[in-house]
Amino acid sequence: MAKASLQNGAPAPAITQAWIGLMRAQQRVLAAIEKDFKSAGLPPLGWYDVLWELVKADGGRLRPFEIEARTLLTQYNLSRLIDRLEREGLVRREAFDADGRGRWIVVTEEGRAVRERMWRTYARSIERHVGGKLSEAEARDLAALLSRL
Amino acid sequence: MAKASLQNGAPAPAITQAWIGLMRAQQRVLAAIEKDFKSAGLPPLGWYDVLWELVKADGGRLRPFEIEARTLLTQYNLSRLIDRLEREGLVRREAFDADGRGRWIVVTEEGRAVRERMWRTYARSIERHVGGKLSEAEARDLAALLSRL
DNA sequence: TAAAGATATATGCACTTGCATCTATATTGA
DNA sequence: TCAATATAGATGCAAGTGCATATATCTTTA
Repeated sequence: MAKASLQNGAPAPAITQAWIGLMRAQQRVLAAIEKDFKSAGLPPLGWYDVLWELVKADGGRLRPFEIEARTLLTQYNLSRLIDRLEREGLVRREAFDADGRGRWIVVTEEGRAVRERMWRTYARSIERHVGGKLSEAEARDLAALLSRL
Repeated sequence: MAKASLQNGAPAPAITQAWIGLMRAQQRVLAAIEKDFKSAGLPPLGWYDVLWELVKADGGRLRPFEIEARTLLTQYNLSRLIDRLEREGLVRREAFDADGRGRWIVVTEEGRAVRERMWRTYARSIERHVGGKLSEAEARDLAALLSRL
């Protein structure tokens, strides 16, 4: 099922094209979505991901390293993103008693509200830039192929 | 063939999952590839794209706005990327006589050599992180779906 | 149980990016 | 033909990122 390469170690053209396509499609759609966020006066997409993980989580809170694992953010970038979210009052840092090194990151009510507001824009945006171009069946195929990577 | 949405304007779950999958797959694979470049002591991937466009182009040169269109780089980021490439001797800025506002960006011999060196790593990397996970047929399907976006 | 090592998070610094705007040159239209 | 407008590319500044390392705390092991 897998493993498609030419003798010399160079990838088969179809493989390279899939990779280039992946880069370009992601860049295009992401840029379009970020633009929609900006037009709506909303913060960047990265904020959404963190808020959403927190809202989904039990008690509306997670440890930084848990957010890290769920979002693919790097440790230091997440630390600073949390700084910004905290400055805007969307999350709070709280002590984690069971381990003095740890902290809880807790979404505030305002954080929940902002996430909902962001989702309204985000949903329309996904709908326009992805839903408008693929059928549901195609989207399922695409997701399945992407999950292999 | 296209247009999959629920009544309320929210995207169908398959659409959202395709989008999330696109983000994550791209981030993962890109991070893996950049890491390979770094391990090999090579400059970041963005350099490759510009050098490759120049090498492919007639006479090994293009105008900045042409590179911009081919790579999805923003105008100001490209301008500075060219600064860096020029500082390393990989490209040269030359006058464009037909329009005093314009410039030619020309790859140097060293630029060509560096691109080839980068390609050796890049090819192995694509092979490992994409080719190793998809058959050629799957890669073709994936590329076809991505091109719709 | 103290020293060595590991883990969770934060941070200084250099580099990159985004935004807004600048400069220089070209094109248009009165 | 000149003023107004448009286009190509560069750049100052603020914000974000990556790297290396710091700090605090926990775990292991001799």
